[in-house]
Amino acid sequence: MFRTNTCGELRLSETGKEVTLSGWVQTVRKFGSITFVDMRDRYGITQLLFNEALTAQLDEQGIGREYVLQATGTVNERSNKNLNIPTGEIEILVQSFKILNKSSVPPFTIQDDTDGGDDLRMKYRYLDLRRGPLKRNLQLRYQVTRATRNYLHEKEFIEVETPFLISTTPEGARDFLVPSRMNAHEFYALPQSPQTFKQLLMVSGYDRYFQIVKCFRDEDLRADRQPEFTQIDCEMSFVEQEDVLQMFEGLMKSILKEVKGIEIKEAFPRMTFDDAMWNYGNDKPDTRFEMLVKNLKTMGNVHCKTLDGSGFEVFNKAETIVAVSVPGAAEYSRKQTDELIEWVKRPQIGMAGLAFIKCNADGTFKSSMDKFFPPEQLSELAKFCDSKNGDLILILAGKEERTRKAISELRLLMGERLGLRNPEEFKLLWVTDFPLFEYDEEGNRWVARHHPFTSPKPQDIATMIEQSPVIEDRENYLTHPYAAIKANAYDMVMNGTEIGGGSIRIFQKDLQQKMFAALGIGEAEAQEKFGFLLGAFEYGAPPHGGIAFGLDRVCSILGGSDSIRDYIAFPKNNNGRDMMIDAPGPAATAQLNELHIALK
RNA sequence: GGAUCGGUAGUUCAGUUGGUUAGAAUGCUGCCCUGUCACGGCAGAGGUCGCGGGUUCGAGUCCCGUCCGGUCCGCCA
Repeated sequence: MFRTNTCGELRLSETGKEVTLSGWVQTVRKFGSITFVDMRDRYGITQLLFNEALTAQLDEQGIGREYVLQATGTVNERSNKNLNIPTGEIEILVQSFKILNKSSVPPFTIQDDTDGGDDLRMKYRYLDLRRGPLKRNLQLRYQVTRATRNYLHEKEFIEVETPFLISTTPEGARDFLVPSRMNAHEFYALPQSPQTFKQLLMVSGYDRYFQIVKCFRDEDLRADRQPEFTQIDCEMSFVEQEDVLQMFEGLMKSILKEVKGIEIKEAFPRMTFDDAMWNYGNDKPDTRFEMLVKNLKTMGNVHCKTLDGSGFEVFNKAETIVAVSVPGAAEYSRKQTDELIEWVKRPQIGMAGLAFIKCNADGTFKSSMDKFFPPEQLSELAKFCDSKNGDLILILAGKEERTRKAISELRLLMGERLGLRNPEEFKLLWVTDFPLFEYDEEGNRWVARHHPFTSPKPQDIATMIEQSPVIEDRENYLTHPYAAIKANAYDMVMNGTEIGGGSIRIFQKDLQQKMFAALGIGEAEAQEKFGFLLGAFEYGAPPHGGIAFGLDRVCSILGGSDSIRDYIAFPKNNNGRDMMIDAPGPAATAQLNELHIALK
């Protein structure tokens, strides 16, 4: 028998008991003729005490960090207790031990605050995973999936597996392709999501489905994006949007309670897409803090009269002027405001400049636009922005989309600096009423904002069927009737991150065909790629809808981290490489031949 | 496809206007130490300054190229 107990469970109450523990050597502290060894396993750390004779044996056999050790002895009350760890009041008086395996000196320290850099830890991920923080992250992930399964099980959902080897889809992200050996010159694609399969399960009458499932997208990576990631994928039949929102609001509440011990009683706030864009500059607002975006002027629509005819050409010419009022930042120095100006000028933000107004504590104003605006006008502007004495108003002007993105980023930056983005605070909301279509400038066509199976709002169905999708006037595509069509789609947002999104689906063949047509997918292609779905819709498809959550993102937010990599056991790096197994790699010629592939 | 930061001891980093033998901490090795738990003390080993080229009397330092890693934009229905 390798052990009677784990390294995390022995307490004072077990004093005198004879136990055997197995685990890894965390540290060896030689103290003259006696030796202390901290032994670690998944459950904790227990101190072993080797007496003079056993210390001599240890020296003889050799011992070091990460050696695998088995020790038998009695539980003993420590004379010097360590109250920092749960087992700190006891130690094991070792009577015999056995070195089960040796270890090379690890390339970085296996401690909570390791000295190892990112890529080294990725290369030796199996060692990194021994550390406390990573163990706690994977534990948290397991708690989330367990809470999810418990909740959905209670609600009569059935977990069904769907295939990974499927066919390519014309819309959306790039597919990962898998060559078929038995079908020369043909390829499978890995699913970007089990979307069509879960809809088919609804047609098959499974009523409530879920799956915790890997999805694959061959796009560039980010701290919050991996080429393979996990979704909590759900679908329900005979539901309207409200039913779905209720159900999955319940899921997140259940997860928060189970994992973080946080109980949210009230319903999640709802915000329309338009309101989110208007007040926060993006469709995934961080509602942990206010600092709403004020629109001073948007295309032909002046909201703050005081800006008119000022002689400040930048403002007069601008398509959009937006502002945020930063509480208590009026004392920013010249250096600090200059630094903010540089920040918005970076290519990633791409603004030409930044105007500001300091609303001083004494009620006076100091602005970068003093030349163009007398104090009474600045005062009016400040009033429009709901600014208080001591606030710093930051103003951006330019093309609408870019300016909106920039003010959104600036708002988040200032929120961060003011410490308003507390990782232990969780603010959730629904964003609804998304546009059904987005304009693709390059192709001069409409693309689905969510996906091609999302239904339009009932009142917009007529527009979609009666109006032509053809865009005559590229410049003013917003005036096209399709631009105003709203979708039965919704996102769940937590702390400024989209953690889930879904929609009520199209379940009528005609409307689905119209949708494909609107997206420029010809009848032949629709039949080839989605014939199975259109076919299924001929055999009594029920009204249905669903949602998918990004499990990795949910975990990283609950864990207070920006990177989902910390919550994935074996993640890929920036370039999509697995640095531990060094994948991807070249394939042998014989293998390529079998797959009928010639490399360029 | 683009921007930006970084690459110096096993590891994390410092290294001034280009100038003598490239440092610190930690880890590692050896010796000492019976209550440590970030143990302590003494001694020691450890470097192709990512790689290639250039400028220079002289390059870790400046220039060009390249590779690798981090972050971001584009992209990601």
